Amino acid sequence: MKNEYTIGKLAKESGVTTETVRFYEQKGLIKQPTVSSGFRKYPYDDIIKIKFIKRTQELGFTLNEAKELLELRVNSNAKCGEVKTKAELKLNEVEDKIKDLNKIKRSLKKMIYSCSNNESSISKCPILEYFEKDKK
Amino acid sequence: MKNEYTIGKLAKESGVTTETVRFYEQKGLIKQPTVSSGFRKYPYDDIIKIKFIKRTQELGFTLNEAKELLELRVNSNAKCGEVKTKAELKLNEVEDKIKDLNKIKRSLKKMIYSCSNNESSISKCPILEYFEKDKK
DNA sequence: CTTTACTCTGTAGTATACCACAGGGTTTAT
DNA sequence: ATAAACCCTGTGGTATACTACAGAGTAAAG
Repeated sequence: MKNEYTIGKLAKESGVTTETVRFYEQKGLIKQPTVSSGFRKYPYDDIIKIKFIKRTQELGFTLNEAKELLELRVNSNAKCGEVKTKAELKLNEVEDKIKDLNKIKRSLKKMIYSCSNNESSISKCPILEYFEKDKK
Repeated sequence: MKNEYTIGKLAKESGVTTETVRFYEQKGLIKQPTVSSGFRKYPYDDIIKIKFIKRTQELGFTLNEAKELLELRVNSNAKCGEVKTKAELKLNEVEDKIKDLNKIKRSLKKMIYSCSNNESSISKCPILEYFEKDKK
């Protein structure tokens, strides 16, 4: 666990840019590393942390949520249930978004279907009429 | 089609704030209204336009896309097919997003399912392990 | 005529997750 | 010893869609 990574190496190993690493530091996602002669030196574990962050992002979590998860990760009093709860909340969010998008999808399909004549003048475009309608 | 709406009335009728109206003007979504003694005066059609914009947003279009659709709306040479194409592209986007979210949903469910013991220590949390894994 | 209500321009802030410098200093390789 | 490569801080910009003023002028109501 030596602090052997310069910011450039850390970034490369983690698949991000140096700016991203500094950004995460500024946001408190990774702690301030030791500094030798003005240069940041990172431990190996920070690679793991950054990959962790990227993974949580892929699963729809924000950076702030990633931060909370990282904090649970180092808190030995935390229980697995806390993590599970966060995952469940996120699952609900995701399911709600899917529902919204499915509604949009159905509306778009209806609109597209309503337009049978591509060459007809815009003044009779059923899709535009649809946009102008006050329906809810 | 008199220009009888002050910005406040227009906003109220359209369901937005005055700032939003000015913002749309600045972005070119609605054209600069006539000005009498320093005050903007809007025609009725701008209410329709703003509602149009809101409707397109509900269907997943961005403001820029709303602008394009508004431009087609006033272009008498435009064909209905152009609008249809935009709707189809948006439908593809929406379907892609749904696919992404479904992937996320499945992963979250798997994670949640993997955590059977809420009281177990964070150090053995299968969800956190999942986050740390370099999969994919 | 005064007060309240409305409007004006222009700037800055919100949230999210970064990216792109400028203008330095340091380290490493040759 | 010099040059390429890397690092530093700090600031400003990107995209999206607004929101929130400040400080001033105008209009409508009583």
